[in-house]
Amino acid sequence: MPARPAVPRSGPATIADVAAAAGVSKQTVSNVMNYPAKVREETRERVRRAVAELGFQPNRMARALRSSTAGMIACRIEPVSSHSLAHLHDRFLHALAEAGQAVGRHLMLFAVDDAEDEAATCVQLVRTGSVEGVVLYNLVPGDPRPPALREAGVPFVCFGRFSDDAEATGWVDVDNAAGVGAVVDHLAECGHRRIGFLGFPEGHRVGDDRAAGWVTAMDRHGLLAGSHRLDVRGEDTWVSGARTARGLLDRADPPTALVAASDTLAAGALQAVRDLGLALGEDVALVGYDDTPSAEVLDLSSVRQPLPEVGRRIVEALCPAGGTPVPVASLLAPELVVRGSSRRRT
Amino acid sequence: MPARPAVPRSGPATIADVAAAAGVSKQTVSNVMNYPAKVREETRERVRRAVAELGFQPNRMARALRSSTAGMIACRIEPVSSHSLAHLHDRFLHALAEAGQAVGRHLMLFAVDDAEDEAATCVQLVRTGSVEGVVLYNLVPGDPRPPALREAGVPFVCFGRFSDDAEATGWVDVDNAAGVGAVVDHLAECGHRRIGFLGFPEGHRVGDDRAAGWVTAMDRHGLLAGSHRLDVRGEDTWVSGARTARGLLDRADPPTALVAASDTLAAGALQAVRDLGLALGEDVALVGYDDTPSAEVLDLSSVRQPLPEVGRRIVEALCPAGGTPVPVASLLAPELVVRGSSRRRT
DNA sequence: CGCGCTCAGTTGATCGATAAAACGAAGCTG
DNA sequence: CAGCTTCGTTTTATCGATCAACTGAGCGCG
Repeated sequence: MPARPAVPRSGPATIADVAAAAGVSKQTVSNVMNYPAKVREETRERVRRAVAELGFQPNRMARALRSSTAGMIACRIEPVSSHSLAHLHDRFLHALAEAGQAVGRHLMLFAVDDAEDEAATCVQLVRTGSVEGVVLYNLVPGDPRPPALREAGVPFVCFGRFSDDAEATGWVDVDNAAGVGAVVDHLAECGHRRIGFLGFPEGHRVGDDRAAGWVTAMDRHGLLAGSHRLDVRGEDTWVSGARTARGLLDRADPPTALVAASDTLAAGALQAVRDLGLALGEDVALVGYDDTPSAEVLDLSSVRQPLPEVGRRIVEALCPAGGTPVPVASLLAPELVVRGSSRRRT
Repeated sequence: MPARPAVPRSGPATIADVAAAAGVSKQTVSNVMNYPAKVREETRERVRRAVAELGFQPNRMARALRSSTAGMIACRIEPVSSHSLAHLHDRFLHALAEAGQAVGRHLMLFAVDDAEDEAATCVQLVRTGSVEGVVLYNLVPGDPRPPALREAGVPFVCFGRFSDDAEATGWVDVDNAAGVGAVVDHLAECGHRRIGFLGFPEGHRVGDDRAAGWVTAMDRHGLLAGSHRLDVRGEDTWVSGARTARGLLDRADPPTALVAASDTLAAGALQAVRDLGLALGEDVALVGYDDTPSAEVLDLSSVRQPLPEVGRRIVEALCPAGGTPVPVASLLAPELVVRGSSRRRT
């Protein structure tokens, strides 16, 4: 059966080309690729050679159509944002992409002009079979997206808790309170008693959680009573960090250590420390958050979020090994990276 | 012909469902969606109602299979990098995603551990029909990817020139030399004669182009002769910027203006200026590059790269309206954003 | 009347892969 | 030796949409 002409057709080889070259049926080739055990050793080898010779790779769209699984998950890419995730944005996407690939999924990005449209876009992506599920992040209190997607039956997982309901599922988060708490523990262990906190403006989950972490930990160490107004809030900018830190350090009873809610704020605080002629790590300890590249450059202790693990959990929840999505609610622990800016007091 | 049962099947509606509901054939539905003119007004309306009622959206995979166009382009997402694009990374991806959507394409991200594998991954993505083409960036001199992809027949476009061959195509770039040149022009017009330059380490295209821009522009204004060693190079970090700027400002004949190859360097330089008790914009003018959010916060003049336009050109080249990819070689002009850090001298 | 032409829509084939069922040849059993 | 399994492979049908070819009715014109 001279099924196919000898002339190489245009475009990549298909399963039919391989079948013809190996003298077997398409199905056998498919079996070799997916269930090798089903095929006799000898035939298998013959098919494998043909596959290698033709450089065959199964067409993803055909496979997706047949199995009705796109092998993709979607995530919105936001324009430049001043949210807390700003510095982590690309690291988060990288973690997602990597975690996805580990289980054979690719990451699709989409942009929406109007945030209102995001849910609608997600629904569309799922209904057209473009993706299996979507990832949300930068959620705000009362965010409309989770209910909208749940309503539409769109599988989704959020980076960050989006509800105060303890029963709510569909999220993976890093414990912000615990992160700041670990910093306070570390500083207290280094002998610091007066530990200040530079936070984000009130009203957003992440910032409030980090601030709450300071209060809780200070209280645990019995340091809260003597630390009146050692926690200040301000925009997440270098300038704001410098100003608020200066304010604290200029007090009659200045803190000997500062915890910042971001590396940006910490970098600003670092400036304030230098302006006052104080020695970092000696006179004043300083710890940032997010462990951005600048933290390393500045020899700044910082809190590292386990983004790779976050990515894995999200992907795992969206694309579980066996079948349908599974509700997830995991709170991961961040890790404190100690550098020169916060050493034990001598 | 009771083609379909009245019970709604699981999953989204298909074209067959719509056809049955409207009492026409699948093809007619398809025509209504794609070539409405082919269908009689009345029928069209009937089909449209059925579409709306069932919330039908054509399955992307089926369409992709039939038309053998994935409707996607791929781009590698790098882990945290210290490259010059670091600050622009997510803005670039956003621009790509947005430009793609404007012409019905989505952006797929992929991660590769070993940079060597990138070309192989791209080839695989195209051969499996997953994407129509790929976007490369952060290219280094003699980068192996363009030739490898060209060899494999993979459509690609680079952000950044990758070859000194003037004939080479397949890239979109922003004119770095012109950007720095514009800054020098601006500063010269403001009355500055001694204009310093803070650059990246030698050996990379972007940094070298920006440095060359300084030389050319200074020469054009006849300012090069008196500016011996006013251009210095260093790592693209805040610390390095502060140090090198300090070095220049401490000289016996210090510059009255500084051009930095990045906002990061400029932020460091800003510190050096403050340390010396000089007034920014008065005693010393300062201009950064890339117009990152911090530039705005610091009231720092900066050079803005037209990323949206870059994205459009790249997508346009990869997915031309009519048929096959078209060679592209476009050099875009960046835009100088003047802020308080560089005003006219009084 | 009959031939050609347009219009509106249908039918059948196809994209590339895979699930399910059918098939033929051994091998075993009673 | 009929009847039942098992194994290895081929056939057939299917995923959902689109392309190409076809049908049938209505109209105009010589």
